[in-house]
Amino acid sequence: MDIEEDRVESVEHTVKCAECGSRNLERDFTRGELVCNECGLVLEDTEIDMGAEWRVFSPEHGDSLARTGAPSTYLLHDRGLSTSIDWQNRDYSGKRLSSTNRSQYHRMRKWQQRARVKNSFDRNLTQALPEIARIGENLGFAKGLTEETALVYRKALEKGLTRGRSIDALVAASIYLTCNRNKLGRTLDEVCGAAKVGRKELTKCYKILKHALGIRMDVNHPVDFVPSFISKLGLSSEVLSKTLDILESAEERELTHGKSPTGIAAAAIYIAANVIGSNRTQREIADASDVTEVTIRNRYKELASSLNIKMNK
DNA sequence: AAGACGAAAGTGGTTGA
DNA sequence: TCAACAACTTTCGTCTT
Repeated sequence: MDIEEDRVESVEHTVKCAECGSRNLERDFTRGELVCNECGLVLEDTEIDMGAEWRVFSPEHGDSLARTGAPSTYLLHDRGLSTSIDWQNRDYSGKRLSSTNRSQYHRMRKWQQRARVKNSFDRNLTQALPEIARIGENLGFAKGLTEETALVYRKALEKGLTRGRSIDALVAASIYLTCNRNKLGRTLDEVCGAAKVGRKELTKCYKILKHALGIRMDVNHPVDFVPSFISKLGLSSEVLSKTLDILESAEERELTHGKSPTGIAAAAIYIAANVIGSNRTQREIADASDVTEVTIRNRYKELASSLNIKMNK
């Protein structure tokens, strides 16, 4: 192989183009852009290229360029780039060190520790980043998402947003922001639960964070929540696509305006499951979607009658 | 008995003066 | 800042299967 392929990757279909609504998007690592294939709109221009920075012309060439050590990560306060000194007083062959060397290493370790965590910024990160990793794991985040959250948090910290606020709340807000940015369809309560932060505190921090980082967020749409609810309910992909159909017609007729997206999503799933024949009770769907049975009832009646959908008994 | 239904009262967020 | 408002929740009694 003598010519490197373009560093381009198609994107999961949960993201929609803001201009034409198409889900046919591509991530271009070379230019650091998220681009719509239909209308060419650049949706994001700050993508982080997680790949190697070199070009490879043959397998041997690649090997010769490879470096040792773990990759740089936003999840460690020093990005994993610092040296650490082993606590065991032994040399490379396992022999014990002489007492002079031992005290020398002791001093080196002490200063290494002091140098690594040198200011309040780093101290804050050493507390916040493990928390991000923990909550991310709790919510089933992929590695990349945890990294993204860590990056958001770093930016928040740089802007001095932690002053007078709890680290936990800001961590939770970063997580919630990442969820929304990636259309993961996680409810506020799910994040509150995983982060053990109050609803009020989280929303407050979330607003501040969004404003400070200048991130514009389009409102959540019911479709964003569907995959997560469907999987919690153990429903088939047939029900999934039926639900998406229902939601599409509902959006067209503007039945979703001003209503909570989770309620609409839950109702659409209720109808779809019923039509397909894999019924779920209102209670089950209410539990999975964090809305009440009453809301599901109200929404599904509206949807079914407006869209002329006949339900099975 | 389980699930669905609907009324009534209460809650938290948004909007506009 | 406050009142008005729509959406949503909670609770509970009733109906249907």
